Amino acid sequence: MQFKIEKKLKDSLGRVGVLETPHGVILTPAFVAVGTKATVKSLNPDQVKEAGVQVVLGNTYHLYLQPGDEVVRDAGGIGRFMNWPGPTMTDSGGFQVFSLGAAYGKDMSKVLKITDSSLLIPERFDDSDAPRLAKIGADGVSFKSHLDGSIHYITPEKSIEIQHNLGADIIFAFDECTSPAEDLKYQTEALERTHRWAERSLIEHLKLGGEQKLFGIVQGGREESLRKQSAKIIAETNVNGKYFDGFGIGGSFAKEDMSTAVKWVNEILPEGKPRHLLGIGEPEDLFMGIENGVDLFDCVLPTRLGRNGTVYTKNGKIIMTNKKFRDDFTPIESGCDCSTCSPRHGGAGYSRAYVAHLFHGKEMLAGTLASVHNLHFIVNLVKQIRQSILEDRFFEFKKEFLDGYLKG
RNA sequence: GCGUCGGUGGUAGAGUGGUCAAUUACAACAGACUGUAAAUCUGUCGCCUUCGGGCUACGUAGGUUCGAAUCCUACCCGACGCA
Repeated sequence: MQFKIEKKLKDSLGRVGVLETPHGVILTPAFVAVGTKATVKSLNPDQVKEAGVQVVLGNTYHLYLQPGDEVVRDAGGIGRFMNWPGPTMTDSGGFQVFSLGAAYGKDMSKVLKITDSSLLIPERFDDSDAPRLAKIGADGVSFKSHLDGSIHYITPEKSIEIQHNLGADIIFAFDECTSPAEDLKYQTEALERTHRWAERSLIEHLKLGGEQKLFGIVQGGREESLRKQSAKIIAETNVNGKYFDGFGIGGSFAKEDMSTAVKWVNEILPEGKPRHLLGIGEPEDLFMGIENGVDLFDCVLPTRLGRNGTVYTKNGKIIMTNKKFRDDFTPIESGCDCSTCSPRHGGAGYSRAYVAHLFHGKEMLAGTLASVHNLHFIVNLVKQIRQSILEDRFFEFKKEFLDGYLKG
């Protein structure tokens, strides 16, 4: 894996780069499609490719439980297994520490809306009795499988071992994604744990061969001091002079704090290595991240929103099941050249009315068509942002796009 | 014509004297979703409302009762059986 910066965005941390992996080149900034269980939900690789996706991200926890990382290894690695010839990444399972732990059974996401004042209470409320499928232990996390209830203890070493079996081009250190509801004391403890786990991940990775592909993950919640401390420690973590090959920026933010948190971190991380803002991907977040030095994003929103009936347009998101679309025979977005909206193979393209009909009829194709459009929309947006930096018109493009998108 | 069973909110279908504006499901309408426990979840779903409540409703019309979707009578409609 090799990363080159081609151009920097003036007066900011932003940059355009090229990331070379064993399975192909990723032009950055880039949006990574999430394919948790070695599939981008409802899409086949041709559709993923046609949406413009360059790289797909699978998940350690999910693939370890099913079908098992050894099966994926024996298949020839995640890319071969899922018939995706391009670059791949795997997340370490660190997010499941949150989603199956503190967030389990709760209406909580990693991006906190500042209006949720109940989650901003200063003291950590003790909800350790609350049911959860992930329990944090001394040197790892005990997961109770959401599939069959079996118990699995994932340590940093185990996560790295699994990821080596999965065989992606880029892998992540095992971390603890904390809940945005945690207080400073807990965030501090968790951060120390994540830092210890980072070093152990690196040690194990080197033990298993140590090709250049392991990203360390910066945490620290919403706290400036913790974010900066974490960036410094993760950047400096090394074993016999071997450092992380790139960085993930993980954990929870208040939406309003996201830009400062990313900036704090990227001002400290070494410039020459790629940075991946984990799990973030609303259009306004992409501009923010890129302007602040992020090279890679992944997010479930394009596919999840798509499956659930919401699609992106340059004038904002729309819900396809709304009554007004039942007889709207225009495409989801006029001028969009995704394979849902644009004429292909002699057809005229799918209309809003048709997609709405498929959703109402609970047809599988509904989620596919909407996911194709959404993935194309987001991936293409990042490409356009990249191009705007190359052409020295990033800020103009940002204003033009967000004016339409947020006010539409 | 006789007999039996049945007619409940957009639909299916609970309820068989008070706690029923009526369980539930579906449909409808609106919303949520940020390293995927998610093709999922939430809310509304008779009319009006100053959100306290008010009004009209369980085929139709009467009746019994303090009180009826629930009991009685007649009628209308449907299914089945016998003629």
